[in-house]
Amino acid sequence: MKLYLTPGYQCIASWLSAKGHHAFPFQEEAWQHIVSSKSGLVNAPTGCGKTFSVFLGSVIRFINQHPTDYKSKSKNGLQLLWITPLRALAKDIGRAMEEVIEELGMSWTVGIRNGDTTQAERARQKKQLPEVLIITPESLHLFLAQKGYADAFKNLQLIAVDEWHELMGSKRGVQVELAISRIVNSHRKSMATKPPMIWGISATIGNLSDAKDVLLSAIREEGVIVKAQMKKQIVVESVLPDEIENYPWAGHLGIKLIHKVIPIIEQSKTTLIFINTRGMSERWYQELLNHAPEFAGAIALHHGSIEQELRLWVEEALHTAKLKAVVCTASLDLGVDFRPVETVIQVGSPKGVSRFLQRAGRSGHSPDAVSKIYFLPTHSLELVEAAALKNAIDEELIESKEPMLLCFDVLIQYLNTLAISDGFKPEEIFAEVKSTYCYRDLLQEEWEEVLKFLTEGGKALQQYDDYKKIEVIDGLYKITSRRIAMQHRLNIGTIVSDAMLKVRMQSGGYVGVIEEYFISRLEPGDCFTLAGRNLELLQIKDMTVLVKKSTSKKTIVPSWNGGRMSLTANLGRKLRETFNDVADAGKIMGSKNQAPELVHLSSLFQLQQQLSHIPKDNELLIEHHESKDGYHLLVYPFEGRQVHEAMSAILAYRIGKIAPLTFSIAMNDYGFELLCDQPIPVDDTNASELFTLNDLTADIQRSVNATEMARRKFRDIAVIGGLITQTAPGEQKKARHLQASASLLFNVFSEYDSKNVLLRQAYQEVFDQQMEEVRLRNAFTRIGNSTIVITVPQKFTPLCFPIIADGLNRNNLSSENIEDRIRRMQAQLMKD
DNA sequence: GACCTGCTGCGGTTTG
Repeated sequence: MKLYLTPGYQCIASWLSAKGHHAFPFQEEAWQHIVSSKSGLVNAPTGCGKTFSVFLGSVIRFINQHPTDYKSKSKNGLQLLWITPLRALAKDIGRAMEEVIEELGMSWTVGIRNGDTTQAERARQKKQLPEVLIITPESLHLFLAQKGYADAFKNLQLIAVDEWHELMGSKRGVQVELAISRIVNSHRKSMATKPPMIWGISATIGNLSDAKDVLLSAIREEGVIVKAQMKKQIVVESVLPDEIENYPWAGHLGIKLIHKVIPIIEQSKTTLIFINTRGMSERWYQELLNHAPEFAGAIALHHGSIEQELRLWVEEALHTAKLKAVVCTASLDLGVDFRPVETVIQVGSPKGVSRFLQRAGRSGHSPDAVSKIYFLPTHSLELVEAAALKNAIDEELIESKEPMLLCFDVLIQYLNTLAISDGFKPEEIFAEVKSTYCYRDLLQEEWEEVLKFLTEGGKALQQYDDYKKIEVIDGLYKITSRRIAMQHRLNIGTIVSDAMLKVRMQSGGYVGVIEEYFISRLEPGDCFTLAGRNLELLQIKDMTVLVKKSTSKKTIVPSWNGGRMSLTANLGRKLRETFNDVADAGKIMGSKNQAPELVHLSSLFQLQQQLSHIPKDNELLIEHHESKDGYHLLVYPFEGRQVHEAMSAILAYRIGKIAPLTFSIAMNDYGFELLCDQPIPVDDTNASELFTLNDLTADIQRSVNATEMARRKFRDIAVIGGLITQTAPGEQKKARHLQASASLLFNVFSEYDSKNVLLRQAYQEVFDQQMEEVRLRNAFTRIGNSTIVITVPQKFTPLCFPIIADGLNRNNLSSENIEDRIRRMQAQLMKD
């Protein structure tokens, strides 16, 4: 085949589609920008060939510039640096690139540099870098920790950042910002040629133009956004329980609808079943096999605690349709472009619009195909969320990603990184660091404090030699100790996780990992489930759990200590609006264009309306309940559990000023509960006062234990900043040990250096991330403009049910007891 | 620092 590269690019496009690659609708626009050396951001739904578009742009540019010798094996040096957040993606991308290169008859080679790269390959790369290098943010920083790193970038044309929407908003994104600032400026200083362009590749997010600005900040260029103006067609179908009356009002597993999932799996070639937690995914896998034994060997399990090798096999087998279905957690959210499936099922709330869309996008994977996703509610009310999601998708109400600001821990790690390779000159690096979006507001005195910390251990730690890492030699900041250098390299990165023990079969082969605290509760002989296998604990040795296969029917499903996804602001808002549609319960029965989910729930809404009230989006509903457990106050802001956590504490504090009461608090994504042994004095006369914006800041400080929260946040900060080392050669520190030393440091800083930047950062992270202070404040403002409706229902209402049920968990009842009790409560309600 | 449903992501070089 003959390829005409300039001026018409159509030939490549048609060649691509002949090869089965989808042409990105606006790829020519992207190519033209790249050819003319502009930087920017490419955005389109998944499966539109964004990756190819950027890659080909750089290829075309190269060929245009070297029309006579792009086929010769001259040593071109590194041309394209491809940053991707996932190791697993590197191989697929690399293979596709090689295919294109071969077709074009080019001499380029493609290399991968990450934790999986072998020593031999590293050595080869050291001698000669490939033209294209695919790398993770962490490995890129390790690259900057190598002597003479700047040399490698001297011919670099383009830095591409794949999945930028995933990286931005995390500290990994900050690492990318810093690395770009370094590469671009080292280039600028030493070379006469133009510094490399920067191109981001992003799925749709609410603040796309911010995403571009964050990425391009260090090169001080406006840049362009190349956006495919196309709407991906998405069909959402809820899996409806036959009789809503008999479907649980509370719960998280949703296994009761398993009989409706089996035909969906049977009817499609490949299916992904997204489950919210690792523990529940293990149970779903088991139950699927119990209900449909013929699935044995045709379905598999995939989550973050399962051994890598096993996971890779599962991904491959799904890709080649050897497997019919995979039960997974967020572990299969990414890695989209090259491994589509036919059907996607989401079990339980996806907590946000974009996560739901992303998962839907794994099916029907081409620009014009329809993506279909089934939504399976784990309790009745979750069907409202399904209706809300549909509306949100129609309106393209996609969440924004907020870029992180002034992460001093990442900055300290980065400066140590530079200090172990070539060393750095503060004046030069300060300007560079300030050119990034993250550190643009960095103050001179903060910078100096950081430098002081690096060289002297700062105010609080100056007695300890361990914290004097950097020496100043002729104005050059450098780490000369090989021990410190090695330790630092081992700890580069911003992902801090709990100590996990590896689980290994007695007969050989690893199964996965399990948390220290979980396994410490088990005795040898106990049985648990991991990766879908029943295992008997034999012994624990050297951070490894030795197990053998068990035939025991009674096993414990581990619970891992994961993050707590909160409902996003967008989905919360949509949820409140959806209640508008049903606020007049009579409307539901009559209306034909009502969402099927809402029609299905009509009996539940009628009950809610009859017993209490259905809140509209300009109302806040408060319910008083009385039970043998005491007096319950239920509030429904629909703001997600994190906001509710702070809001409930503030409310408890404010009520406490009226009467000295103590509460026990429970919450979910829809609302929260204050439980008390005495009547709770909240009524029409004081309700709006209790939700006032006045004195909010002070009341937050008085009610929320920010110090305790900051202490926990500080652990990660201390690890990232290198104050505590997680991994020393041949040793993994125990989680408890880590927590203890972090806590100690927190105390030292609080006492001797209370204005310390890392300490301040810990509090800032609590306010920004944990309490979501901006959102909390917005919620108080919204409530201030709403009508507060207070009801005193005679019985528990459908809305209060899941929250009170979660509250029961608090009180040390065994899970069996709770299930029985909920069933009894619900049966009682339905009877009369 | 715990368990109350609770995700994902990464990771050694230099010099002898």
